[in-house]
Amino acid sequence: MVAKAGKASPKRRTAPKEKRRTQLIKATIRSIAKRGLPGTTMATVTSEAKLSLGIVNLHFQSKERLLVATLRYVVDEYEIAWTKALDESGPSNAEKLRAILDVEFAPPICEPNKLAVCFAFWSESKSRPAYRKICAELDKQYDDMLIEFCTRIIAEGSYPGLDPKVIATGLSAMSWGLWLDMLVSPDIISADQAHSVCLAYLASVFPQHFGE
Amino acid sequence: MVAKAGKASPKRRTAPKEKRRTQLIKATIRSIAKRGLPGTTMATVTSEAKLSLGIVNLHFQSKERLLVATLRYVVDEYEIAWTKALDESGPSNAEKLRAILDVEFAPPICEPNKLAVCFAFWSESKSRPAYRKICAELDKQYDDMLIEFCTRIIAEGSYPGLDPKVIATGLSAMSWGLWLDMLVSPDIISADQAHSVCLAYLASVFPQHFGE
DNA sequence: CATAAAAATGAATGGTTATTCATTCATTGC
DNA sequence: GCAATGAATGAATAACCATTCATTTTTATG
Repeated sequence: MVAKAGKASPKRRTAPKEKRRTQLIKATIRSIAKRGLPGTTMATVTSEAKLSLGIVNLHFQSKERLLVATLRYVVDEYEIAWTKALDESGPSNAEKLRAILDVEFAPPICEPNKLAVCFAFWSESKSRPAYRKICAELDKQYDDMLIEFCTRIIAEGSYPGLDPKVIATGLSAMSWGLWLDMLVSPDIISADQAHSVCLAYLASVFPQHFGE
Repeated sequence: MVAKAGKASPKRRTAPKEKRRTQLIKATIRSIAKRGLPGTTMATVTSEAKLSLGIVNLHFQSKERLLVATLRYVVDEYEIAWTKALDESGPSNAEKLRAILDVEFAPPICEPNKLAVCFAFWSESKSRPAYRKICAELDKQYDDMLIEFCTRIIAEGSYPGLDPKVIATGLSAMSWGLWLDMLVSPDIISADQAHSVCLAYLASVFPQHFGE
């Protein structure tokens, strides 16, 4: 009669259900990093999660849905991280732009497994509309944000003839290209080095804000 | 007794054999672009090539070897194109650097299908040593070349405090990031725009060589 | 033209995979 | 404690895929 706690949950055990889902998503991330997207099967995912074979269809209905949920998870984590970084950063536009780069090249965003997952889905986006939609949306949000800060920084300083869209597109491309470098040749370039390559770029376009 | 031509070929019909191989490789490129790497099967490749199912194993022994040959084909084409561009370009270092970028953002290198193939293999390179070897080698050759030209350009002009390695790494990352943009959002950025983003970067780091 | 050799075919094979579902196990409410 | 409800399991199934190879077709040679 008397409920144990104040939560009037209409269904029981909803928490463990969500827990299982993220458990499976994390296992999928590890599997994709280890074996690639084509090499990731229901068997590799469930054994990575130390659960039984049938459980993916119980919680995700199909393999495809698990994969889309995994992409969503990684993309959301990324967006949440940069939103938080903007909140916590100093007020100036230069500080905010720098905060974005700090997030980009540090855990939990910049980890080998996450990089592998990002590029696995990115490279499939041409043939899979469901992936492309998510990737293109992230792409656009990120670029728009960079354009906004670049526009403001150009307005603040005296940078004649600079097009914020061109600068922002170049910066965003450079970030993702550096990620690719770290994925393919992790022993050649570290996250710290990648980070400073981006800062060097900013120093050269916005010397008043990022110069030594 | 008397041979028809001077060629003392121990085996007949070697030419058509090579032709079949490239025919299959080109079909593989189209299939990967259309269906992705996981969606590419012997059936999709051979139907794309309008040949019979068994022919891949006849000419390549296995699917895996066909895929590696396809990656090799795309990478070789890239390297040949930039070598040729360097040969034909003007003598100055700035001209040579520009020639590289011209190749990078024009057909036959910068085509939607080729981009899709490149990233398909790149993103698998973490789990497939055979792919990683080829990708990392290309990566290194390209970076080394850029570093060389940047070093010379810095020596020519008065650019105090510029590290050629940092500039080159940034430029190479920006190129590949722009390729990724074109793959994911081809309607948002064109090859010409990508090209000018790179030139804007060069103008900002090397104003004496690439300034307006 | 006849014959031999190579190339190409595609049905058959064996292994792998996603999905299903009858059964077992764990948790909740009474 | 004791049903009853939902979660988890994993063997069974059906579809799919790479590979094989007996057969057919094409080409080269005398």
